[in-house]
Order: sequence, then structure tokens, then C-alpha cells
Amino acid sequence: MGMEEKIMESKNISPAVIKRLPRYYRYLGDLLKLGIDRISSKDLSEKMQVTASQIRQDLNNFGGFGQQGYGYNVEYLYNEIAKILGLDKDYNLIIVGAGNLGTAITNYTDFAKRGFYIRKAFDVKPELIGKKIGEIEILGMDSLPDFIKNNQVDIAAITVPKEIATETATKLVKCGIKAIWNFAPVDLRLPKDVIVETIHLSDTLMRLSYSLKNKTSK
Amino acid sequence: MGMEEKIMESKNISPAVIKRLPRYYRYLGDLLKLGIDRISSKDLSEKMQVTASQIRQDLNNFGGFGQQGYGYNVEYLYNEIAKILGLDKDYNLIIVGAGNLGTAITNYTDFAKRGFYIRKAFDVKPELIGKKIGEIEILGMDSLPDFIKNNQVDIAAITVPKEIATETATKLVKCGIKAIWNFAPVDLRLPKDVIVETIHLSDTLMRLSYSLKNKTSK
DNA sequence: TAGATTGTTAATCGATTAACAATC
DNA sequence: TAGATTGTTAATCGATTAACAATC
Repeated sequence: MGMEEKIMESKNISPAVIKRLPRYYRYLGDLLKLGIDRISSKDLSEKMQVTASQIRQDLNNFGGFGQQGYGYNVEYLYNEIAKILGLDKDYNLIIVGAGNLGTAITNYTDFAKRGFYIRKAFDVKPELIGKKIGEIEILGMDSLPDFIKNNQVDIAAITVPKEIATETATKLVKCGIKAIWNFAPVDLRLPKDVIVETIHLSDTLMRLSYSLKNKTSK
Repeated sequence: MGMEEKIMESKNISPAVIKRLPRYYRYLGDLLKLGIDRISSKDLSEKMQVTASQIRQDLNNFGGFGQQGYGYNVEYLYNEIAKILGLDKDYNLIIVGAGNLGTAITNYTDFAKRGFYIRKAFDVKPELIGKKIGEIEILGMDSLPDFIKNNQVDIAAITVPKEIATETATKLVKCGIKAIWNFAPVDLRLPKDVIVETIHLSDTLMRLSYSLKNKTSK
């Protein structure tokens, strides 16, 4: 039994659970900063506005991190979730598209705190090539294949205009990129060994206008 | 029966459905641009990689937009979804926090195409006040209450550092803001008549690292 | 008309919540 | 030890898919 468990490490965690993990991590980080060293699922559930049952159910997908009668040790749980999320190692990122959004993300130093290091930015525009965003150099798109070949790049962010997002993604995949952080408002259809996370900014705006409409009509 | 329907306009649409609407809108927009004027749920389902059943089920929450034996008229459906999403009117936005992210969003002209107009940006930093982002003026935070009083502001984007995000949100609500587009990595707890859409950028990054980890271990 | 495809009901699947025995 | 709280099973709830009669 113990052996079988070891073999099939990842026993199909539901997407709903995975989506909640970063939120747990955030709340536990806050508790840690407040110097709180233990918490019960009930107390945490009140803070997070979810059920205690869900918290216990979620965490038990990955192991029994708590202790009956005591609750969860905050620091321990925080670190365990970090491990589950893969935050115990560093990641090298490149930004493809050094426009406004690409620049904003490159300048956003919070990501580095969690181990996500932006190493280079790329753009087609000749006037941008050679310039820097903070400490980060902008290279031409021609330099992309060589850079990826000679450096370990874990994640590529796509911040190019939507018209060229798909071809950019294809190019990245051809260069061997296995994870894409996509900010273009398109659904990338890529080989299934390539991981894609898309941020659809305009979708969230539309949901806002939907909610606004269905509130005032009330 | 017809009367009853009229009375209770919004018969509790599930959040899952609402979340999918912008995606339908996007695909229909693409079809429209391609000059395609009709589509069946089956064909659309193949393009979107969902079931035809789900498409029909989703759309029928809002009315029967299709025709048996024919399918859906692309332009009609596109416009209907626009109406459902509230995209048939314009919205005035302000950006609170004129840092990198605020600047990026202010410069992102695509939103204006959908009727979301950014009118002003606000920041505390004296050196930014009076400057412009493209055409958009940056005002000091002191000017915020008066501006909101004298102008219709539908949506406020929060792009300030997370440390001051909560107090910024509270301030906005006090000024009468009813919809917040939040980019700070915090969960805003506001009166329930205030709509909040949060974009947790770092959460998406963590999901990427989770997936990367659970792929390579395979 | 015959074929196609919707709108809608019923069946299934998955995710959340409740309950409680195990145990610290 | 008694009280607290977990881990986990069972019950419920909601969302997705299948099926098909209605109808263009």
C-alpha cells in the first residue's frame, strides 16, 4: 500500500483544487507574517470564506498535514503547499513582446520574490532592441532560438499583439518551450505537453459589465 | 407565463455560464470577421473544444437564439451576447495607481474598442501628478473624490501595491464606486453591492509551476 | 417533404458539504 | 483524561452531457 502510493505520485488532483492552492498559500503567508503558528480548518475557513470541510478535503489530496485536536502548523503547511506548487525551486522566464504589458510584467519585482526570474525580453521592433527594462535587456526576435538553446528557459510570457500571438506561440514551442504564460486574448492550441496559462483581461472586464448591468436592472 | 418571464428578468444564471460568455463572444467575433454568417452548435463546439450540448444549454439560459434545422445566425448571436454582457453601452474607467501595470492598462487601446474608456489615472506620487499616459492625465489621489463626484465613473481599476490595495478600495467605495477591477494580489472584502473582479497574476504563475512540476515528474 | 438542428428534459458526472469515528 | 479537531466516508448539490421530440 505504501509502495503503491509512492509509485503513482500524482493521483489526479481535480482542477478546482489546484486553482485554490495559491489562495491557501497566500493566506498562510499572511498568517505566518502575523506570527500565528497554528490554525484550525474552522478558523481558516472563516478567514477565507469557504467551508472547513473544503479546506480539509483539499489538503488531504496531498497528505495529512494536520493533527487531530490541534489543527495545522502554519509554517509547516505553508512550506508544504510551496512544495506542492513547485515554489521550492527557481524558474527562468522570458518576456516575448516588450510593449506596455511586457514592460509592466518585467518591472513587477514581486514575481522574483517567489522564484520567478525574468531573464530577457524579446521584441521585433528595431528601436527597442538593445534597450533595457530596468535591468532586463531587450533582444531581437532573431536571437530567440539561440537564447533558448543556450539557456534554460522554463516559462515564456507572451505579451505580443493578438494578431501574432499564435505564430509567436508556435515559434516558442518549436524552440522547445514547455510552459507559456499567455496574455494575448486568444486560445492557444498547442501540443499537449506544452502547458498554457492564459490571462484574458478583456474577459474579466466583460464579466464586470455583465454584473453591473444585472445589478442596476434589479 | 410570458408575463412572469418579463418580471424576473435575471433568473439566476450560474457563474460557470457567465464565465463562458466572453469566450463565446470572442469566437463569434472571429467568425463574423471571417464572413461566416451561420453556425451550428456542433460546428462551434468543434472550434471551441466544448460539447454542442453545453453551447445550447448555455445560450438557452438567455433565450432561444437559434433555429431548428439551421443553427445560429452569427451576427445576430454576436449582438445578443454583446447585449447580455452589457457591451451595448459605454463605460468610464479610472486607473488608481499609475505604476507599470496601471500604465500598461491605460495604454492598452483594445478596451476602448469594446466601449471601456479610461478617463483619468490617479497616483500618490507627486512626480507623476500632472504627467500623462498617452492622452490620459494623471491626477493626485486628493482629486479622486471630486472627480468621482463630478463625473460618472463606472469602473475603477486598482493597480496600486498590495500593501495599500485594501485601503484604496475602501476609499473608492466611500466615493461611490460600484465596480472594481482589482489587480492587487489581495481578496477585497467589500459591501455586497460593490462588484469586484480580481486578476491574480501570481496565482496563474503558481499554477504554471505546479503543472511544470507534475509533468516532469511523470 | 426530408434532413438538420434546435430547445429541453433526463441521466451522469464531478465537486462541495455534512457527519462522525479516529486520535492527538 | 476530556476536548478539540482532523481525515475520510457518505450525502447533497450543481454542472455537464446525452438523448430526443419539436420544428424549421
